[in-house]
Amino acid sequence: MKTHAVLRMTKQRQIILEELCKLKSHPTADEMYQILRRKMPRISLGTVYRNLEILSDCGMIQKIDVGGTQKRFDGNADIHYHIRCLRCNKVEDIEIEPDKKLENTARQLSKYTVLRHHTEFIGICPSCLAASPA
Amino acid sequence: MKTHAVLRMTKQRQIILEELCKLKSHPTADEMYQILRRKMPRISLGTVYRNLEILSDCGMIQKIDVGGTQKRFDGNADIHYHIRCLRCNKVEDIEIEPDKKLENTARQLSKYTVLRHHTEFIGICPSCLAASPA
DNA sequence: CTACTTGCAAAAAATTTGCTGCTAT
DNA sequence: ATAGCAGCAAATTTTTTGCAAGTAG
Repeated sequence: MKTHAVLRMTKQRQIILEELCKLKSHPTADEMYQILRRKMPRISLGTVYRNLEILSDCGMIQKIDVGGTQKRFDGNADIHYHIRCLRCNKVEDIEIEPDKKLENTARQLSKYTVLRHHTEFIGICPSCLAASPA
Repeated sequence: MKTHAVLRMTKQRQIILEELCKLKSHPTADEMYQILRRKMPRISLGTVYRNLEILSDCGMIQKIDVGGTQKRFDGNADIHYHIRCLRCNKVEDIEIEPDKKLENTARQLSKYTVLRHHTEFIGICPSCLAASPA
């Protein structure tokens, strides 16, 4: 266990942070890699993974570990809820005010030290629905 | 696309369902495999994956796609909330009544056809906390 | 300077799949 | 009978890691 390394703001880290914050979508690591390669063709997928991990550990971005096979990342570090399409796996924000009181309820009902909570809605997005209303 | 195969209750499928329902924990596919091998040594990991998938598609069990690297499965098919330990990744039930009204709010605020929602609390479990209170 | 970081490639971890023979219905 | 299923092994997919060279502070 290393004792708090000093974080360096490398070009790669900065561009990863910038590009992610520009997006309102919630890309996977590989989607970020594809985007980043356009600006920085030699960047490696390993670097993307390592930095997304580090930035979310620092609280500068969020790792969203909701459904789907791949992890997704969110440039908005504030707590907010998400909605995911069951068909295409797209993840979007949903403007429901997170209920912090819920965490107090959880504290009373469990022996865990409750840190946070996250709610994900699951549904069918308009474009998937249009594609096959079945 | 295949048109609704008839589901067979094989020995393997049955024992997977039984053993999962016995547990109050939420094992990963591999954890299930380890448990099942004790009763059925020749069962394969592929079979475990295939059946957990099929059973959750049928709504007989739940796939819980929350944080952590592996998917977890829950023999309790009723909707309920979970709490996950940030350190050991254990997932347990939490006795908070799911708020179905939230889904109506979501319907009003988004263009998705909202099907369900899930809330996950994140914290530190008592045993991890005891192990290192830092 | 020097620890942290990168690109690259290889490895590991997690899950899915093709196939052949078996079995529930 | 026969469509679906199991076991096995190989393939994919997703993520992590070791290492030598580069770089921010």
